[in-house]
Amino acid sequence: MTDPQPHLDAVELDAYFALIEVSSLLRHTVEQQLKEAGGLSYVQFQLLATLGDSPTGSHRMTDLADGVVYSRSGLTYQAGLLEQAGLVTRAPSEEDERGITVTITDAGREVLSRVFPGHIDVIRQLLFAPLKRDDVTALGGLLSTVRAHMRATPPRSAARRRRSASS
Amino acid sequence: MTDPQPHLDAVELDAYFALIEVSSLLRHTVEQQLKEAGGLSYVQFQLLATLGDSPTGSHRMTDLADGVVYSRSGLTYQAGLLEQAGLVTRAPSEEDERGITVTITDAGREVLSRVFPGHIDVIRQLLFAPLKRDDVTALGGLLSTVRAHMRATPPRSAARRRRSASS
DNA sequence: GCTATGTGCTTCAGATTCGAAGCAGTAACC
DNA sequence: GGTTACTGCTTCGAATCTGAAGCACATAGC
Repeated sequence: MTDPQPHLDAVELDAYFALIEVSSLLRHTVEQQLKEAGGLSYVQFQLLATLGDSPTGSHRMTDLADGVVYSRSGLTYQAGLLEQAGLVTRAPSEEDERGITVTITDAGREVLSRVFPGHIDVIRQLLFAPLKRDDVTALGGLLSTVRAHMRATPPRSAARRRRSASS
Repeated sequence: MTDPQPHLDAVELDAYFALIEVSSLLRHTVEQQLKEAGGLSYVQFQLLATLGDSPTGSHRMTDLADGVVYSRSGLTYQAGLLEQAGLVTRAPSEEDERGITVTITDAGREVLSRVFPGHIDVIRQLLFAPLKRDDVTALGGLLSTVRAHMRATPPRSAARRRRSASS
């Protein structure tokens, strides 16, 4: 019954725009650092980091794509590049012949560890420098709340490839 | 001298990852809505919105690029598309023959107003729904602080081709 | 004036992106 | 066993993005 305002008020707009600009600028800067330090794109770094973080050093393609908010075909492309560079290997999954298991190599870990310090540094300097300890905690809490909500909210056009017949 | 910790602690990592994921998911969803509602890409929308927000309905190309955190050449491309679609016009600046003044057209405003409600709706549902009023205020405050800091912080590899500093 | 340098924008080639379509393995059901 | 639907990934074409190079105007110094 309480249909919200048809527009965002000043406070909301401010928060929204700030979010967009902060993430854009952060990503932009990080991207540059990664390219300089290790010749990696942001996505490639995310992939390596995800794999390196895994106990087994492996993940299925689809899980990777979901974790990075990325298209399947785009992931195939990037994984191909990483494989060519020798930073990951791809092998058919043992449990499911359809699935591909991507695994980070030693060379991949090496690149990761070479790039990481600078990466951390950028985040610190750009994102956390102007915030007090409590601010960081608060920001993290708020964003985590939003993230949980987003994950639980199905995309408006759910069922892309689901039922094709009728209805 | 004061080289901070070589790594981010759990709280910081959490905040960082949450920020990235939230902005990615938000952008993804918004992008889809814009495409459905008005055939606009996110950048195109940002450009139109920026122009529509201006008192004169105009801006120079460079100002637009900066405001949207975008490459110059990419802006040229997008502006070309918008012009072809009749949503903006481009004309040489009167003060500086080098500059191009981009102006939103009535058709552009029309598209903007057609797309806006749905856009607002997505932001509300996805970003603000799980937050209380005070949370929104807090989030906006924190992000604004960070944004101001980022704007004031020159890119690490400052000045390839140096721009006129502020004023 | 005239030359050197700086700035605004575009062009270009190459890289990256996405969605749709396709291939192959899997699961459910009879 | 066979049929049908579903899922995981890749291929394909078209759209988009970027940095480097280039063109045109502007400004400073002489």
